[in-house]
Amino acid sequence: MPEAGDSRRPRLRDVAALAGVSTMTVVRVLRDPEKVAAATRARVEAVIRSTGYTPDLLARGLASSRSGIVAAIVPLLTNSLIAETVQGLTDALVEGEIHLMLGASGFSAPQEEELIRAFLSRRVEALHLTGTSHTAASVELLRGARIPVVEGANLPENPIDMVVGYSNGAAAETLTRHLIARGYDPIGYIGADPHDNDRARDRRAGYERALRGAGRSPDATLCEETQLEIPAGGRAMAVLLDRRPDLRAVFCSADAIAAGALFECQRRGLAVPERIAIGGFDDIDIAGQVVPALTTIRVPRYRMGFESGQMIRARLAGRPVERPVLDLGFELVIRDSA
Amino acid sequence: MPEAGDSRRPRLRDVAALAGVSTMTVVRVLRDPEKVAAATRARVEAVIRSTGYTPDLLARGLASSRSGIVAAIVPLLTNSLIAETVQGLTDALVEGEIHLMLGASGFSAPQEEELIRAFLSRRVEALHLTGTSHTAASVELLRGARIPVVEGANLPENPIDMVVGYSNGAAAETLTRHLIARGYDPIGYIGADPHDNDRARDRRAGYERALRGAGRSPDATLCEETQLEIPAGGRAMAVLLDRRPDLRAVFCSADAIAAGALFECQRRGLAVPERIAIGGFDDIDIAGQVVPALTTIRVPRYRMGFESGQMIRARLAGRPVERPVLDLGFELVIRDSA
DNA sequence: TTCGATAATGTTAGCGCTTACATTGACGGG
DNA sequence: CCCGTCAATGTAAGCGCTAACATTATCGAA
Repeated sequence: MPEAGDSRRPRLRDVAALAGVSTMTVVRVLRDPEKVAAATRARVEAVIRSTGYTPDLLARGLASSRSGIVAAIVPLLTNSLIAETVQGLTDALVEGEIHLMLGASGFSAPQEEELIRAFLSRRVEALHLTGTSHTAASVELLRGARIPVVEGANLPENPIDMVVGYSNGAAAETLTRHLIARGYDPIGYIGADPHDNDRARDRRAGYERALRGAGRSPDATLCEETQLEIPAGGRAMAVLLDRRPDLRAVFCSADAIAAGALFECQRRGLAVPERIAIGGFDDIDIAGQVVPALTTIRVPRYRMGFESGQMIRARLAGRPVERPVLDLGFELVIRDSA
Repeated sequence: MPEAGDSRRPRLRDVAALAGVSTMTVVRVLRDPEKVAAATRARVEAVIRSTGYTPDLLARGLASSRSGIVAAIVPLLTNSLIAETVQGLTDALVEGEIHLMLGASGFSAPQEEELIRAFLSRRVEALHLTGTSHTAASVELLRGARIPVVEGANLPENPIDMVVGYSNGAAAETLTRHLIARGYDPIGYIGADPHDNDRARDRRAGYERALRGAGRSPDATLCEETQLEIPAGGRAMAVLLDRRPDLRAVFCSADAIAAGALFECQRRGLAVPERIAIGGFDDIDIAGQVVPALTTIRVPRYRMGFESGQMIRARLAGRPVERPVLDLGFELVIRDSA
C-alpha cells in the first residue's frame, strides 16, 4: 500500500535502493525475470508491490526511443463507421502494450497535416490515417519519418506505406449497376462533399462510371451534395425530387443519407422501391431495420481497424508484413429498397 | 527543407549550434520570443525553419513533468453517443495543445482499472471516465494521482473529483411517468446489462421509482436485458411480447433498443403507440426519423465532452473551476411513439 | 591448481529537453 | 566614475529510464 503522505511517485532507483540492488536488477526483474536469481527477484518484487511502483513511460520512451504510442487521425469521430475501425485498432494495439492517440481532422487535409506534425513530435511509433487525401507536405513528412503508416478505408493509387481498405469506386459502381440492371432510369446521386475526401470522390466516380458503362451520361441535375446525417439526407432528397420529379432511383453515398431519403419518400407517399429505388452505402445498423430494408454496400469496418493494428504491430516488432496493401473488399447487400 | 540523407531529426542543441547560440536562447525563441533580441531571434528562426526542427514532446514531458496528454476511458467506441462526447473532448483540448489518448474498457470496471494504471504510467495530466462505476482500487489510484479527473454521463454520489453529466435516474423516471400519465399499463422495460454500468442501473431504478410513485409495483416479468443494438432490441421485444401479451408500453434504456422494439412491433402488426407505446433514451439520429418518431430523452452529449475538456484545461492552467459538478440536465422529447 | 565459461549483478553515459540560477555588457543617475 | 539595474544570453544539473559494457563470483574441465 502506498504511503499516505509521500508526495512523489516511486522511481526505479527508489525501488532499487529499498531492495538493496542496482537499478539494472530492477529493470531485469521487470523485463526478463529469469535473468535474476530467485531470491533477489522475490525481494525486488516485494518492494515493487509495496511501493506501488509503476514505470514512467515518458522516461522509458525517451531513453529507448520507443514511445509506445500509435496515433490515428480520423475525419470525424461521430461517424459511427470510423468509430468501429478505431475500436478495432485499439483492440489490436492494446495487446502490444501500445496506446492510441486520437486526432480529428474534420475532413480537412491541412488540419490533418497539423495533427501529423504534432503526433510526429510526440514520437508516435506509427500512424493510421483514414482515407488517402493528404497534403503534399503531409506525405513528405510521413515518408521522412520512417515509421509505419497505414492508410485506411480506401485504396490509394500511390500508397505512402501500408494500406487496409477496399475500393470505394468499385463498390459504388457495383451498386449503381444493380440499380441499372433493375431498370431504373434516371438514377440520381446524393453524396458527401468530396473536398479532401477521397471516399466521397471515388464513390461519385464509381456511380458515373456505371452510368457511362450503360451508355448513359451523368447529369448534374440528378446529383446533390449533403452531410452525413439522416435529416440532411432527407433535405437533399427533397431538393432532388423537386428538381427532378421524374427521378426513379437514387444512390446515396452513405446509409445515413439513404435513410433520410427513404423517410422523405415516405413523407411524400412515394412507394419504395416501386416508385423510387434507394441504394445506400456502409450497411450501418439501421440499414437492415428500416422498412423497406436498405439495399447497400457492406464494408468490414472493425476488421479494417484490427488488421491495421496487426500490421503496425508486426512492423514494429520487425516482422515482415506479407501483404502491405490489403484489400478487404466489400459486399453488395440486396434488400428491399432497390 | 530537411536534408535528404540525414538520419536523425534535429535536436534543440543542433539548432542552437547552427545558430551560434546556446540552447536556452532557442528555447526562448520558441516560448517567449520577446525576450530575445530581434537579430538573434531571426537567425534562430531561420535555422528552425531550414532544419524543420520540432520539439520532442516526450523529452519535454519528462523534463517538465507535463506530458500534454489527457486520457479518456470509454466503455465502447462504437456507441455513437460516446463518440460525440469524445469529439467534444478533443475539440476542447486541442486548443490547449493537449492530445487525447483513448482507451476502451468494454463496460468492465477491472479493465478500466488496468487502463487507469497504464495511463497514469504515461503521466497523463488528466483523466476522463465515462460513468461512475469504478473499482475501489481505481478510485484510490485516481485520488492518489492528484490530477484532474472528470466523471461523465451521470451524477455520482461520491465524485472522485469533477463531474459533467446528468441524472440518468431522474431522466428515466421522467419518461416512465410520461408513459404512466398517458394511461399505459402495464409498462415494460428493456435495458442494458447493469453490471459495471451505473447508467443502466440508474435508468432501471428510475423506471421502478416512477412505477412505485404511481402505486404500481415493478414486475420482473416485464423486464428484459439486452445489448445496445437495434437487432438485439428487436429480439428482446419479441421475448417480452411473447411472455406478456398484455404489454401496453415499454421503456427502452436506449434509442437503439427502442428502434429495434419498434421494428419488431411493426413486424407483428402491433400499432405504435395505439396498441404499444415505446419510449427511448438518448435521442440519437434515427429517433426522430423512424415512423412513428420516438418519444425519448435528449442529453447534451457533445457538450458534456466539451465542458469536460474546458474544466480540465482550466484546472491544468491553475484556474479555479467554479462548478466542479456540472449537471447539464436532460430533456423529455415527446414525439409519436408514446 | 588454473583458467575460461557462465551466471548474477553493477557502472556509466546519455535520451532531448527544462529548471533555476549565473553571467555579461550597456546604460544612466548620483 | 562608480554602481545598481536591466536586457540578453549562458551554464549546469537532472527529469526517470535504457543501452552497452564492466565487473564479480562460482564452478567444472584441463
